[in-house]
Amino acid sequence: MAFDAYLAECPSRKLLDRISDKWVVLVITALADGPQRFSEISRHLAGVSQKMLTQTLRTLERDGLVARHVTPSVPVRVDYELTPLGRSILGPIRQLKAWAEAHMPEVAEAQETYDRRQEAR
Amino acid sequence: MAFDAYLAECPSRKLLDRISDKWVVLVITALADGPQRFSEISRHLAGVSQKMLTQTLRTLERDGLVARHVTPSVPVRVDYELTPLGRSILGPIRQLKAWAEAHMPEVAEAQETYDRRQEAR
DNA sequence: CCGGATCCCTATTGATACTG
DNA sequence: CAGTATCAATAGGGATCCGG
Repeated sequence: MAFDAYLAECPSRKLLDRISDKWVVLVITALADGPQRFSEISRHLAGVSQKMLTQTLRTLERDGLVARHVTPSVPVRVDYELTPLGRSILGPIRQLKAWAEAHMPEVAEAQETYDRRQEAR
Repeated sequence: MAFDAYLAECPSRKLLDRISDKWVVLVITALADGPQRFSEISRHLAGVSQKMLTQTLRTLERDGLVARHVTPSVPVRVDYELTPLGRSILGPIRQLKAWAEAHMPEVAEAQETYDRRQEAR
């Protein structure tokens, strides 16, 4: 393998840093349903600030995972969609989100056990 | 589905926030090789600070993904290993790291194209 | 109005020094 | 060795302003 994400200076490590991000995971999974407007994504992902959504989309665009289409109407309409490269990461990312939703009960139980044990000391 | 990570208040969303983290991805993949001491993990992941490694391991322990074993020798020996729950997330996480290493060339090219276009503005 | 840039304040991260 | 404590740097979020 030419790239090794364990090395801090390796470009693949920096790429991993960028995609291992909560907003990236949510934006990519949201766009899996098809192209969406800025405001649609914003509504889809509860709790995202405009600033973070803009920033996340810009980074994804620069990395070639997302394409940005501007329709110069009034008011402007901006659509975002996954590129083929963006769709190629959909598998792993969807699995991550699915894992979180599927294993919540076990994690919640582990937390309770951990917290009870901490109190006891 | 009982949990929905798109909702900000949903526990699974908070769990997703915690696992969508660069250090989590690297620590989990590192521990895939078997139990390791604190210093071994630290050496394995170039660029991690002691503080972030401690914090990441504590969170993973609390969530039940990692088990911590203390051997009260002098000096103390502390080993970390993946729990069965931790191993269940190994698939998605490894794929994420593998994707980053595999698609670097395409991402690098996308960045160059993007940056050249920005300059031309 | 929509998409997003900017300012400002808080929260998280990181570097460094120190300890049982 | 495996952490803590402390402080400086940075990233995130809220509110506000703006150009089309």
